Amino acid sequence: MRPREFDHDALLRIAFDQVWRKGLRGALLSDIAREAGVQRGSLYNAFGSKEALFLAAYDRYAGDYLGAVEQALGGGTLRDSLTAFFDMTIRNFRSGTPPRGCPTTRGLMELDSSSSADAALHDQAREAFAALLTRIIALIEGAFARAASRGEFSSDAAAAAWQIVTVTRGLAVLERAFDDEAQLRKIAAHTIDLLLGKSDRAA
Amino acid sequence: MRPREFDHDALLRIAFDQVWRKGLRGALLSDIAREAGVQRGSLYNAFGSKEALFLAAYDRYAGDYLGAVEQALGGGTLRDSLTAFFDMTIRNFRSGTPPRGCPTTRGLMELDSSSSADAALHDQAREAFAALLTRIIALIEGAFARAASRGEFSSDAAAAAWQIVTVTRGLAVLERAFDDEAQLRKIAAHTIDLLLGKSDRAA
DNA sequence: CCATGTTCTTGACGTCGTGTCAAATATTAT
DNA sequence: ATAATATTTGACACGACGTCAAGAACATGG
Repeated sequence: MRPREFDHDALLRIAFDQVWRKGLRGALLSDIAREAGVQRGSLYNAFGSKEALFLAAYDRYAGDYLGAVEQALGGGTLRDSLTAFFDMTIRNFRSGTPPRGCPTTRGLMELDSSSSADAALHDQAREAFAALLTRIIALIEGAFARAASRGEFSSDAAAAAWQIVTVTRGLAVLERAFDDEAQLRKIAAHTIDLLLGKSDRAA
Repeated sequence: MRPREFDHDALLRIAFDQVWRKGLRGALLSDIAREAGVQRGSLYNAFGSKEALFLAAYDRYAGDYLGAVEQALGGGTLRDSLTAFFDMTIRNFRSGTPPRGCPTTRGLMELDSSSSADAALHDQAREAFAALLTRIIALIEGAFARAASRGEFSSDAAAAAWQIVTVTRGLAVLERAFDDEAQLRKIAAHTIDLLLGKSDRAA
């Protein structure tokens, strides 16, 4: 039983950072190995394949992101929660220089069954992306439901949650197209107004 | 002056079909060349690079898609126009077996500056994607403006147009995540309701 | 009708990243 | 100490991209 010579968790961070900045195609195993001070072969021994490594790295990120969503949705009025959620999400898209965009959205769009050697791993990756979205929807729906019980909201909480997550995915795409953060924030504010009504907006 | 031995337009169709089904990474120049009955070298002679070929193929598609948008938004009430627009868009995402998704959205998310050898071409591709979205927004905004002049709509036409395009991009992402066309249609209907009000819905 | 020049096509080559494997190495357990 | 087991290493084959010189096909001018 020879022990690993590299920090498993640090490697996942290095790998995800590369994927976030350069995409699945652009992230090179040779770069990751060099940055981590190991040989490529060790990565195959530890993870089995490039995709499996990236999947493990993504799971790590997904947990962090979900925690940030929970925190953003945590307190205050429904409008405050949604504003904080959009704010956090847009800040996440725009982090880094140049902005790295949304890893979940990019990962989803880069998926294609034909290019993946292992079909099971391909499905597992899609599950991981979908699972994060599903959990986010559940959290948002919960925020709407709580607000409804306080009399702050009276429409379909599930429909509202889907609407919001759809818009965040759209924002992730527009971010790549236009590189205009003010426009993203305008759209987010407009979405909130549509769902909650413009009338009860804070002064 | 030796003439080309292949049909330029047919080649673009073949290339775009490959990209649409397999993505930018998955689309192989060797497959395209074989399908078109030419050698890879001829493609480089005609287009200069893989990206330039795909860009030309995309421009062809963008024109077709924009025409379909114009037609969908053409007649009837604003609600009819928007319904037709979402319907056409979702049908486009779901065409093919398996569904091919949205090429514009996928193309945008696959863009990354570090992996492209030629920075000018990279920017040109982003411009092409952004230009299509901008034109679609203008068309939708026009539909809202016309409806406003008929008294069918009284809010901010530009904000409404951005909202709709953002949602369509979000739908393109959710399509990849969940493979659930009914859910996509629900979200689209909900978006229309939010913008136009649920009250004046057709019986 | 033939020669010339220009463009297109062909096939081979170098490069890069991936994935695999056998040999070497470093621990743990007996 | 020795055997057993897991990890690391470096070399290898493969596939796709991009380049290039040489050959092929056509238009033009004589």
